[in-house]
Amino acid sequence: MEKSAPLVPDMFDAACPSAASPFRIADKWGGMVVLCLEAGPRRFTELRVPLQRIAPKVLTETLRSLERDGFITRTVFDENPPHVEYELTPLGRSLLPAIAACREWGFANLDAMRAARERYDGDGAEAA
Amino acid sequence: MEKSAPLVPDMFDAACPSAASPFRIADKWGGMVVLCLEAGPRRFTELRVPLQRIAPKVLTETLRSLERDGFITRTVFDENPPHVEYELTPLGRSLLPAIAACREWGFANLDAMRAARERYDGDGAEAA
DNA sequence: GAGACTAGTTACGTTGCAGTGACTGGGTCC
DNA sequence: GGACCCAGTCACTGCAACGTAACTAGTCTC
Repeated sequence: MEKSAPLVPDMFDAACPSAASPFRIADKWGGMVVLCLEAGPRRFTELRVPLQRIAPKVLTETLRSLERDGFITRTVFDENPPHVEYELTPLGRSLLPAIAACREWGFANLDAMRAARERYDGDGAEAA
Repeated sequence: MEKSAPLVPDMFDAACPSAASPFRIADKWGGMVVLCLEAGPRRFTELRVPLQRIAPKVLTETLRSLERDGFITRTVFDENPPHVEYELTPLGRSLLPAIAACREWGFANLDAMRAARERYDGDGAEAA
């Protein structure tokens, strides 16, 4: 199997500006997990690779929450070592077009938003 | 001027299921404020009408945050009584298609999500 | 002169999301 | 017999978002 093929290219860099996006899907990591699962089922540890900065506790919470909402399924394979797979449901896949719209907005407008922010903050700092 | 023409039909009812939507724009009220401004500029108190449950403090914070991000402008008319108008910028309008995609998802899938949630919670309650 | 209107501000409290760090348990590898 | 693997759990902490309640300034109306 491929070792570290990029599941999703950007967005997972700590310096990625997507953290500033005004759109949030489910909780902080929910949208990224859904994108990571777009290409097919993944295991817990496989998800941790692209989501470098996520703590196992937080990933567990995110996955449980997505499972509760019917966006993903959790399948336990009774093997050794333990093997758990997460996969998008059709309902989870239904999120993808809306997420794509949010990402498109980001590509087109995030820079403008950040510039506006700097302008606003700069004005405040200079006025003081 | 029209007195209480519905700025946006639903979404502002306290019982509205949109509160459960997995999509969040800016902060909790940001998306709704943008929608309220879609039809044209509005005053502080005019925004409070459809957003019944919002506290003035929270609305101020929301508006300041949207202004900082360059989504709205704040114009003070030096009149009496005081008169302040909020209006979408082109950048703010650029959010509308993505917001529309999120709302479309809601119309099509919110019920399925809520059903999944009830199923999940129900299973847990019965197992205990 | 009491009250209302507009557009907020201030002080304070609660809740919940997110994060850290340590730990678990069954099995395999060396 | 110690270390490692996977897929987590547990106890705790920090902090920002959200909310309530009360209050403000200047003007206008009753």
